[in-house]
Amino acid sequence: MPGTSAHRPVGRPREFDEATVLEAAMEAFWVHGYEATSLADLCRYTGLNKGSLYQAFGDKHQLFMKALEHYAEWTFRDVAAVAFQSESPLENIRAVISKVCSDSCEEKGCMMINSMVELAPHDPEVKAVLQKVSARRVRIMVDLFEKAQQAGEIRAELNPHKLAQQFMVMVAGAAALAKGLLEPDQASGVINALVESWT
Amino acid sequence: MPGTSAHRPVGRPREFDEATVLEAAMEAFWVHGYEATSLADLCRYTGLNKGSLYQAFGDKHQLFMKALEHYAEWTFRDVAAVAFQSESPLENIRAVISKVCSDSCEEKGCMMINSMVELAPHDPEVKAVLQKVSARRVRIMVDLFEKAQQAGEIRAELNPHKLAQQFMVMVAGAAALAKGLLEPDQASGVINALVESWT
DNA sequence: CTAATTTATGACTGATTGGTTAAGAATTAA
DNA sequence: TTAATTCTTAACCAATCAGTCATAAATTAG
Repeated sequence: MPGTSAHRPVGRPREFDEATVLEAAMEAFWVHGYEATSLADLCRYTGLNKGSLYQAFGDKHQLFMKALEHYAEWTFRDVAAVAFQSESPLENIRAVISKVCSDSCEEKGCMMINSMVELAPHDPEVKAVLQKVSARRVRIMVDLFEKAQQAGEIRAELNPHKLAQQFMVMVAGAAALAKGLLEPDQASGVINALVESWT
Repeated sequence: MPGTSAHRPVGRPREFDEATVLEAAMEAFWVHGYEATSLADLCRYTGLNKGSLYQAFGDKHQLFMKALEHYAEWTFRDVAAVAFQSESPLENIRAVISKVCSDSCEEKGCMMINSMVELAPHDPEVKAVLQKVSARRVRIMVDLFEKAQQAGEIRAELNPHKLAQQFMVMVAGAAALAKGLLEPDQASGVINALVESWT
């Protein structure tokens, strides 16, 4: 049964692309945070008006959750793409650092850290998503550190889980301080120095 | 001329203690952030009503700045008090870590990191205060690391300014992740491990 | 063509926002 | 006692908030 495909649905067709609009909303929340982003802002960023926004994504909080998950997915793919590209685990780690820093800089910081600080203590949904996403990232880093140890690029006596935890804390700090204290190149410098101390 | 003192000022006397009220406002901003704290919230936390709040502290933003500076002063004193108490610089560093972590935990995080993430990119006043305060903290840490090197407790070949920067980034990360990902004891564990790697 | 269905738009809603102000209360100075 | 001054309180304000809804427009099905 080839071609049982894609009937155009009944009714007036959408005039916007859902993914593009979600990306625009994500940008708004990323730059201004949750509370400081009004529906009017979201309309300006997306080009839609309230009604359409509500019909397509639900209320402000639901839209935010979708934007946050979209951000998490996007940056995760971005990082995963370089995490295993080369033969040398250590080189891959350096590539991850570079990617993470370029994702989190220019004063917008990292949307996950921003959301953690602004919302996690009072918003269980946000907290749960961030915990889930973070666990996935930790797993990648543990894997990477173990591989680096097997390759003799990181000292074998160090505990890879503790290294991953240290790494995550340092990356979080860099994302936070990027918003006013740390220049982009300083951020990667600090994280690289940490990893270098493990070789 | 002894006792040229404290005439009660003309007019109806204040019914509240300014420092106490500032502390209450600080608590509100610390817990909820700037945007999510309404004037109604501030009235509840302080026990004052809008009029009194405005007359005594100016508008919401001015009150926030005073609360932030109060927080910075308070935590600085807290840290400085333990930074040079013992003979051993390394022991003092550990005391600082413990103090910093106990100041920043239980999901409220550190008010300076919270403010940096929420406001610094869009609020030059906040950014300036945070840069000033941070520089003061870095100076203390550099001093402490140099002393530890002179005492042979930290390896002499390490650059104390870079150590201080790493330290600050790690502390910032711990404060951010304390809001949803990191248990209090894990935070100090991670920072202590960093310092331990320098000995 | 008509009916059914979905989307787009902007006016509308009630609540809340930060902020002001006028009137009364409490004090000192003269 | 009276005038000047400061503080307290609550009513008040325009603007904005998130969210809804009725109407019109665009499409498919029959």
